[in-house]
Amino acid sequence: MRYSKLFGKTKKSVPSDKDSVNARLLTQAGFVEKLCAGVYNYLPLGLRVLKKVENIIRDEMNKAGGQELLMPVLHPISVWESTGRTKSMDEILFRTGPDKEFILGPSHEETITPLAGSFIKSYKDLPLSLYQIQEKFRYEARAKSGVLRGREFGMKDLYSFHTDEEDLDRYYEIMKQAYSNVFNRCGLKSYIIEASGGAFSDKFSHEFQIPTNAGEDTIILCEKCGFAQNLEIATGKITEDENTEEEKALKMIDAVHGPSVEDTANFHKVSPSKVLKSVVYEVEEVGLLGVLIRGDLSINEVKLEKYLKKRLRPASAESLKSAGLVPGFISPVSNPVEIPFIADHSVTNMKNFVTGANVQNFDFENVNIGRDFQIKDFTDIVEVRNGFKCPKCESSLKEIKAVEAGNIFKLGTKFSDSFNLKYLDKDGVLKPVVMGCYGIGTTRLVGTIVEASHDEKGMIWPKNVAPYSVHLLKIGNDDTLNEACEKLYKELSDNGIEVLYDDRDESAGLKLNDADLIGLPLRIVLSKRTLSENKVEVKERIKDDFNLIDISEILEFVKNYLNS
RNA sequence: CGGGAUGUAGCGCAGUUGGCUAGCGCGCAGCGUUCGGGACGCUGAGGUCGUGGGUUCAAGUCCCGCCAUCCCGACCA
Repeated sequence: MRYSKLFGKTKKSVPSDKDSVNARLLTQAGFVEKLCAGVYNYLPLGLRVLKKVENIIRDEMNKAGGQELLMPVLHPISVWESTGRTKSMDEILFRTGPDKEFILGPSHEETITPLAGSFIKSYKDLPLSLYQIQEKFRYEARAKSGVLRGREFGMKDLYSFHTDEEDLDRYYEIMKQAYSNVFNRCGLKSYIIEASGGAFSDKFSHEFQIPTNAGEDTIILCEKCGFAQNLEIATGKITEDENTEEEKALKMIDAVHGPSVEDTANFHKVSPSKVLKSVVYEVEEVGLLGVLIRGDLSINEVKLEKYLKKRLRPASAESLKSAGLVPGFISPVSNPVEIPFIADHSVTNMKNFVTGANVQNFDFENVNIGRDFQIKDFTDIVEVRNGFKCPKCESSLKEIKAVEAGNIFKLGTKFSDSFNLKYLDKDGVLKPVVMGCYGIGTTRLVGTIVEASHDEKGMIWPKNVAPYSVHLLKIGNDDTLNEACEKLYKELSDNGIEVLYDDRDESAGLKLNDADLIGLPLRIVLSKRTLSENKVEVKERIKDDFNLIDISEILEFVKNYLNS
């Protein structure tokens, strides 16, 4: 491709409203152009990247036995009424008449399930794996971060159909591997983590997280053993020596202070870790429950809900009052209504700590578990933070930002039940089909690659997804040089090398800066200077140094580079 | 959807207590000189000042509504 003819040129200045690195670089380099918030045009360069990403995904899905098909974007609302998932989608409508309303497809379980059902009749039709690569439309209250969170975006969605859970489990592992392969081939390091999936969903699901600062998610990563977890449900150890303090005599003292742990700690002149944090929740169907944790730590409510298998919310001021509990002075000691208390493991090692006395402006000092009160149960409900130890290898855990580039779900029979998708088994019994679904945001993946792979000069495309492999620059302008460049461009192109040829009559600096911004893997410069020695200058985008190579050897060099 | 900020040429911006024909840089077009890290000279094209209303002799400038964009939060099957 001749750069002079390419639609979508680099810009020296970029609109000031570009929020993220990917939006700024992709726009500045002429890969995308925003139509409105969360909706992007893909220009030729951007589209080439997108297509390469899609083809990598396509290849891996095919290898995993997937068959590609294409479903409609327009979904009659009736299809969605079958599953009741129409809430929060009201805005995404398309009308062909006063009563003819369609939803612009946000996902395709509702179309694939009946579609699969029209062909799945017998166990002989299973397993089956179908996928498509297509635009999705979602109601995003706030589109942001360039192409990472759009209202219209590209997605690969694959749906698998199985006779039983066991076969789904088998295929789920195949998909996990396929997903890792996709991200690897896109030059990305991915981590598989268990999705929080809300507190009660027993549906099993995993997310593929790519570390970058632009990410909206926080994951807890052990850099040593690679164990990654969703912050919402992460577990980790607090390492400390066993507390061998002697138990001192319990004291109740006047304590006028505010309601927070800090207030309490300051008043007693101790560190927050010496204060017992008591939080009371109203638990669905159960009532009030006291939850204890070391004062310097926080309760993770998602983990707590998972442990209780009930929904909960912090107790209201009224219910605390009616239970005789005083905010700021709540305590499992001398607990007037004897509400049950559970505790995080972090409390086990606490001795002679401070807690309220269930009386306004009175605290206990030198409180000890067992002697002064009893705990119904100890469990892990702590919110994991930087510095906790990895539950697998004991190295230090780190909180890092990451982009969720893919997710996979075991749907079970949720959708087959809604659409009555059954098969006739060997034993002559009709059984529900067991399903899985697996998504990768293709446009988000393009943005993620930019976020993960750039420097202050511009983007750095991994070979497999670069819009072109080689950026050929003509530096200077005279007939001999032009002729040599044309010849080289033709030679490389004729041999199947994807070349972007900057044939413009522009200054050297401008072209070199553009090349850095666009970020193709290999830059080849031909100038009067190199031509006088019959050489070209070759530089990898990721490296600082360059080589001079004989023009006659350049084709071989490029081929070797691309295959390495 | 709540809170905040912004909106003047394609992009980045200036425009004073309201005052004449709305400017500057980049980019774009033409001509010439340049040619290894965002070259230079000359000439030129390009504007509903986001939008609707109001105040005023007079509004880019003041007031109100709306829209759009970005940020923080809520939401994200």
